[in-house]
Amino acid sequence: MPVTDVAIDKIKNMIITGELAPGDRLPKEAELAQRLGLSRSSLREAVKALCLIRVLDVRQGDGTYVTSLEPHLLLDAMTFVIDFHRDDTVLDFLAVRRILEPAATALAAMHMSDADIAELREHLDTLDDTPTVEALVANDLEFHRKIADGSGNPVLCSLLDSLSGPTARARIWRGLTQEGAVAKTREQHTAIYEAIAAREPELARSWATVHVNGVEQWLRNALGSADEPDTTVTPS
Amino acid sequence: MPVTDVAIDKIKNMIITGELAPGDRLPKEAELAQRLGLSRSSLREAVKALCLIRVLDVRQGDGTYVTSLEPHLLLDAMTFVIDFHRDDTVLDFLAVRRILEPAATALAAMHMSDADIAELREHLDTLDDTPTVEALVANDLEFHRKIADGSGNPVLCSLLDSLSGPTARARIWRGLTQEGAVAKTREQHTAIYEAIAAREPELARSWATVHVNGVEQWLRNALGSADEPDTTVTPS
DNA sequence: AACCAGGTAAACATCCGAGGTCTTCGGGGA
DNA sequence: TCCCCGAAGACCTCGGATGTTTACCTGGTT
Repeated sequence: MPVTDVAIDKIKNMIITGELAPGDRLPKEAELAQRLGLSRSSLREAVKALCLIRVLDVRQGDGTYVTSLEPHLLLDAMTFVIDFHRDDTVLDFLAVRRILEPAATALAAMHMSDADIAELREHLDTLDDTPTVEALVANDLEFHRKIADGSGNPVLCSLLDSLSGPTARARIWRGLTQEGAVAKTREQHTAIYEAIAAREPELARSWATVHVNGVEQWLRNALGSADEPDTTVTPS
Repeated sequence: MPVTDVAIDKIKNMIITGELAPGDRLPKEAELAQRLGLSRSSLREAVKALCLIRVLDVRQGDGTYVTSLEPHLLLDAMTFVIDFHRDDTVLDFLAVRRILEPAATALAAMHMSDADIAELREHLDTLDDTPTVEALVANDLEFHRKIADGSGNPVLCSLLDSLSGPTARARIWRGLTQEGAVAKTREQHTAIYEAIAAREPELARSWATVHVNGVEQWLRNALGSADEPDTTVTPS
C-alpha cells in the first residue's frame, strides 16, 4: 500500500480514536510528515484527499484543522460524488428519495416546533403568483429542506439534501415542459404544509408520497418515450 | 482557489462531459499536468483525492483510469465517511436504515428471482445451530445485503450497505449482552425470508420493520436516552 | 484605555528535478 | 508453443527552494 494511503489511514485513526478531536489543529506539515514517516509531498496528498470529503480543513497561512465532523458536513461530500451520475441512474436516486421523503415529512409533522411551522408558512408565501420555473424549483428545494430539517434527524436531512440535487434538474425540465406542473406543485406544497400544521403525520406522509411520485412518474414516462432529451437546462 | 482544487474540478468536468468515459485512461502525469497548467505535485494531490472517492483508479506501472462510476463504487466511498461518526450519531443512522430497510425488503419480495430466493434460503442454512455472535452478525449483514440487492435498485442497495457498517458494531454488542437476541434474530430472518418467498411485500416489510426496530429499541435503552420522543409511526 | 496601521514570523501553496519501484510487453531460448 | 528475462513506460517517493496568505505582536495615535 502506498505511503500516502497509509497516512490517510493513520490520520483517520487519530481522529476516530479521539487523539484528534473536531476543531483540533494538526501539527505543521513538516512535523506531521516526520512523525508519520513520509515526505511532505506525500502527506499533502493525504491531506488533500481528506479535505475533499470535508474531514480536514486547510487554511493557508494558518494551519490544518479537523472539521466539526457533523453529519451534514460529511454527507455534503456525497453531493460531489452524486454529481458523477448521469441521467440513467437518476430514477434510482429518485426512488430512494421517494422512500425517505414521506418518512421525513411524517416525522416533521410530529417534531417541528410551532415556530418552525410558521416559518414554513412564510417560506411558501415568499413565492410570486407567477414565479419563474427556476424560482419555483429553488423554493421547492428549500421547502423540502426545511421539512427534512424538521424531522429532527440530521443524517436524514443531509441525505435528502444530497439526493435533491440531481433530481432538481429533472424538476426544472418538467416545469418547463409539462403544462400545469407549476400550479400542481404549489397545491401539493400547500397541502403538505397544512398536514404538518395540523400535526397529521399520516396525511403529511401521503401528500409527500403523492408529490414525489408525480415527478417520478413523469420522469419515467419522459425517459421511456424520448430517449436522450436536452441536458442544457441550468441547474439551480 | 488553489490550483489543485481547480484541477479536481477540471478532471471532474472532463468526466461529466464525457470527454473521459468510465474505464478510460488518463494522459500520463507529466502530460496532463502540462495540459491543466500545473505541476505534477499538485496534480497528484488532485488525483489522490479523486481516488479516495473511487472516481479514479491509479495502477502503478500502468496508468490512471476512470473507474466504472457505478453507484455501488461511488457510494462505497461513503462508508469511509461514515466511519468518522461516533456512537452519538449511530441512532440517527439507524433511524434512516429503519426507513430504508423495510422498503427494500418489500421491493425484494416483488423483484427477486426464484433463483435469488433459493440462494437466500441457502445462505440462511449455512449458519451453525450455535453460531458465534460474530458469525451471526456477518451472516446478518450478508442476508440484508442480498435482500437490498434484490430490491433492484443499486443506489438503495449501496446506501443500505453503507448504513449497515456503523450499526454492525451495535448489533455485536447487543448479541453479547442481550439474552435471546441471537435466537430472535434467526427467527426474524427466517420470517423475512418466508415472506419474500411467498411474494408478500407487505408482510416482508412488516417483518423488516420489526427486525430493525428491535436493534433500535435496544440501543436506545442501552444508551439511556429514555427521553426520546415517540417514533412508532408505521411506514406506509 | 481603546483602536488602528505596519511589520514579522509561521504555515501552507507551488514548483522542480532526481531516483526508485512496479507493471506491461516483446524477444530469445528450450 | 511455452517460459524466462530484460527494457520501456508509468506511477511513487523524496528533498529542497520559493511564493502567498494569515495570524499576531508592536508601536503609536486618539
